[in-house]
Amino acid sequence: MRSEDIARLAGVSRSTVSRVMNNYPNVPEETRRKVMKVIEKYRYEPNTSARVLAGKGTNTIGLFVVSIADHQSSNRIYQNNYFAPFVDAIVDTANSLGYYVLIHTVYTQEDFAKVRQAFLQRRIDGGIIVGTQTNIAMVQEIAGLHAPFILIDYDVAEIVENRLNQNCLSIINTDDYEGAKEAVTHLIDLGHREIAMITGRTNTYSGRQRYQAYVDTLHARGLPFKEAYVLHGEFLKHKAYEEVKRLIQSGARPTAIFSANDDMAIAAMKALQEEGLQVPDDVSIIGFDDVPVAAQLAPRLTSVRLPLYEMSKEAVHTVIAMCERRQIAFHTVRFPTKLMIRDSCKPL
Amino acid sequence: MRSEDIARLAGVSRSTVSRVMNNYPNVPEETRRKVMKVIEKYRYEPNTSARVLAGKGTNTIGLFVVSIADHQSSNRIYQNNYFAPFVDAIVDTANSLGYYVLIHTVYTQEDFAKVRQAFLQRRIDGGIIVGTQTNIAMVQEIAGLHAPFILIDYDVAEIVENRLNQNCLSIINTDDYEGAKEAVTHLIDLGHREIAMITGRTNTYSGRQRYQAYVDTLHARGLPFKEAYVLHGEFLKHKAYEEVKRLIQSGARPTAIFSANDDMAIAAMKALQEEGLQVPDDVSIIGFDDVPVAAQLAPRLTSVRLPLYEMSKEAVHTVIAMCERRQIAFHTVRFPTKLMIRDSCKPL
DNA sequence: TTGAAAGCGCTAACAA
DNA sequence: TTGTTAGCGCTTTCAA
Repeated sequence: MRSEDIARLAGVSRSTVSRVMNNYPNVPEETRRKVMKVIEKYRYEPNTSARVLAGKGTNTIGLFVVSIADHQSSNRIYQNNYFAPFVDAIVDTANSLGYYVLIHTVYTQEDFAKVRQAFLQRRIDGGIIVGTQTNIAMVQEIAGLHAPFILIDYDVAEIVENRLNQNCLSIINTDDYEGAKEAVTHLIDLGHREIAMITGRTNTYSGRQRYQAYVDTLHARGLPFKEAYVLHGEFLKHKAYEEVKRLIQSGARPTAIFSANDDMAIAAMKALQEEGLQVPDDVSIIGFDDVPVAAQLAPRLTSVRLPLYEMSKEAVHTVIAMCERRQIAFHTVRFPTKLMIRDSCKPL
Repeated sequence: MRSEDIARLAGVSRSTVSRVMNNYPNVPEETRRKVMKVIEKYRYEPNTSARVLAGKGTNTIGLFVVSIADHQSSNRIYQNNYFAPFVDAIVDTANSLGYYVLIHTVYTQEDFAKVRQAFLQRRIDGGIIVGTQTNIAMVQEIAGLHAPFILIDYDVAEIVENRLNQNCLSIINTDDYEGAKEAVTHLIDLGHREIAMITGRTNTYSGRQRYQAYVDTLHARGLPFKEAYVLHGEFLKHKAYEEVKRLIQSGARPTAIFSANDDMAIAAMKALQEEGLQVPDDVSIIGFDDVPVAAQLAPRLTSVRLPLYEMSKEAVHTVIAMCERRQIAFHTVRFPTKLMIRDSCKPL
């Protein structure tokens, strides 16, 4: 069923059918009703490709989940508690605004071409990029598209330095620095002085911020910084597990651990337990992200909550506003975090 | 940059550019190279809409996550441990085969129109429908499209009864009946005789199968079936929590509980604990789905594992085969489950 | 208020 | 082997 069929059946021209479909004002109510009746009867749906080719938008946004591993993993699946809520929230929000979401994973530098491709092939009107290890070259490529794109978790300073802030770009972050500072401060206030940190990837903005806050806060409170207490977890469960094991087996005895994400905190708990150390009696631990599991663990994990749903909502609203030209300027938002105090920390 | 520009720059016609882009055999190597050079130089990407309009496929599959709640929830987010791995695996597999995934959530009967719409608007070549409470009317509508669609978790018998099995349709299930039977048998073999069950939605195929296996297995092993031991959880955490609380407070003391999914099993563990009952010392418990958290709980949850990744892979491969007309017949597969024995069950 | 007609960028049948 | 040409189904300008 094409618009021409509808036109014939309703006794009007294709132009009029098009005007009705697109809610043009210059169609008398009676004509509109007459046409609508046929449209509904045959449940006509206009061909998106034809519309797009004729100059309309796709009503689709791209969602690119970037997870570039240093080492090739044979398993492409992103078993990661961090991304799923983003995907959920972004799809939900976009759908409720009448947009479709085209989703694509990015595991390698080459995969990243898909972002440009999807836009140039006119599959999407704009997109949201979430994840780790996007670098300035990639961002430059995206900015060069002069298309609506949102980056979640990226260093704004780097954008500005590269003069990329004149584009149709938007950055959405959380206040990782403040969140991490609050977490470390909480441990210090509890009387801890031997505080280790399991770091995330330092080539991600949030990874760097969380680590920097740890260093700065120790310093600000007059505590010594110990190189040995920096465990390089890279946001990965198995790395964190190994690092904690190694630390404990070396004889070190931190009384508290601040982890750059919950996945690693959980792995750390397991490692500690295997080494005969109890949480929180022997070691206090704080995670980051506040994934749903955190509150279900035993002991329930104290963690820094990120407002993922609000961030996703903001991202979708902004990208759509940009697609519809209601907003065109460079744009950046920073969401506050919240320390969720549970049972995994104890006063010394 | 359009194919015409490439043609001009390469000194050929648009047809030749098209032939090169589509890997037609009747292009001499030299011409191909000449054209490719220009294509690569300008990083030309053909407009998908134009291709589709000219008769090509979209190279996009739809993924519809159905989660129709009886009561309207103000929060549209599907905080559900069951769907995320499907989304991950389906996107991964499709992407690795060069397909894009258009994802849409379905929360109401009206939302379901999006499936038909996406196909009729020619946004997708085919689709995968995963989730609860698709009914035969919906399936009939999908089948009427005569398009490649995969249903995950649907009663094949119902399809056959309605003569829908002559369509370009495919059903992918797990052997829920066998899995549930194995779980209940495990409890009986451990000496339990007072076995309650937290049921899922009985308007889902898997929900019905898991319940039926529970009833049949008790019967086959000569154990009495008690109406009071059927807790109507509807796959929902809070329902399961309330039902378990109610049962325990009524004075009943089952020694084991079989839950139709892990989310509910976890909620049940919490409820039991609050009532002063220990798992597994006072009550043994088995879940279903084997979500990643299951192995991280204390005690680690015994659960029935579903091969979600394999199912997703199969779904994607089948839908793409159908899109490319490599497969057209009705098709159905049933994947085996596996009981993962951990620490939440104890001999009586 | 409405219709005719051009054009969006591509593919493919046909002709050369 | 290559080019010409006729669509694909829609929107939109222009004219009536």
